[in-house]
Amino acid sequence: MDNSQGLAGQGGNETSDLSKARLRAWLQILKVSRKIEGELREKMRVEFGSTLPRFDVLAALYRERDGMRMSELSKSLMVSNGNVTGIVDRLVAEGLVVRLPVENDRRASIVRLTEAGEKDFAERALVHESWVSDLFSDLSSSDADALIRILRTISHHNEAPHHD
Amino acid sequence: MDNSQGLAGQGGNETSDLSKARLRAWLQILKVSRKIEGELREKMRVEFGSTLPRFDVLAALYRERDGMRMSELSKSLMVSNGNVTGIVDRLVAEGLVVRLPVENDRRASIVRLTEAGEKDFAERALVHESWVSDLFSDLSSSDADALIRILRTISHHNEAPHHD
DNA sequence: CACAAATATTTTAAGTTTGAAATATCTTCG
DNA sequence: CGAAGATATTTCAAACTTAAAATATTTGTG
Repeated sequence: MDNSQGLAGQGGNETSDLSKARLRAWLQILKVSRKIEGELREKMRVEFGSTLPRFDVLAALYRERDGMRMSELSKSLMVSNGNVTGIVDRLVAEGLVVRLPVENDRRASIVRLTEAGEKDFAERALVHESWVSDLFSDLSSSDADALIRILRTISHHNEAPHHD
Repeated sequence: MDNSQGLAGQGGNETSDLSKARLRAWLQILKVSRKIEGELREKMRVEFGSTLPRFDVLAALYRERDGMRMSELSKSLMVSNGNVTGIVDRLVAEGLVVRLPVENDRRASIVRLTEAGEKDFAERALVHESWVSDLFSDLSSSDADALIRILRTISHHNEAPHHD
């Protein structure tokens, strides 16, 4: 019964109105997401001489001050392992993060902010938040809450099945 | 400086609750967007042996059966000119689109679906819609409408100055 | 007409991203 | 112990992406 209401629901061989509404919703998410990401990328580049993916890694590490493994980073950011390797390489070259060995497991390493990385990110995060708030300045408090609620129902449905 | 409500509004030097709610909303948009895009990319790859960017180009051309210029394509998809060049090159190699000369302007070219491109896309679009509907199966009709409305207010704010 | 400016597209260099293969290390179990 | 499998990460090739430079063509102006 995972049948989507497409061919079964309505009688015709057209897809259903609900299916079309969901598609429109998805396309609108994509549109907003691209537009905002483009604006933020440009600001990052001009104001910080940096990039969004690097900011994302710094943000994750700022939340976990003791550092994270590469695998934790890639899971948290929902990007591939190989991807994180390259970003972290560049952040290491910039002196914003370090790779530390893990006691008892020489395969793994912990990535951690340096002092410079912490300081830089703390400053950038405030500016970043103000950029976002400006880009979303038409979003009222109640609409923000509604938006978050609706998007959460979508993410939860597609949550990775946790293996215990 | 063009200070947003951050430092000025509240009295403390913290950013405002509204600003934080907007940031959370943005991060949630990003999360859903990445998750869904990842799922769709995987399905495109496995089921169609293709990619999302190519699907996006085909979709744009399917809406404009007479074809589009490279610049129209890149504007419509909100990606750079150079980007579209590469995607179209590959679609040409696959025989799904063609580049046609433009009367009276030898700088430009029109990109148009071939018959094979039209046929392929028509089939894929139906399957794609059902994938999206499944991924959004927790999204009710009224929530879909609310989501679309809220996201539109955001896009409109950041709309490029229009020329219809 | 000549030639500067504008426009349409491609090329290029650098970075991001993926999925798969390769490495290195750890763990399990016969 | 030692091989087989599992796990953590990196490497690799291909594709995508951008911003900027280059190319080709058209348009506007004197």
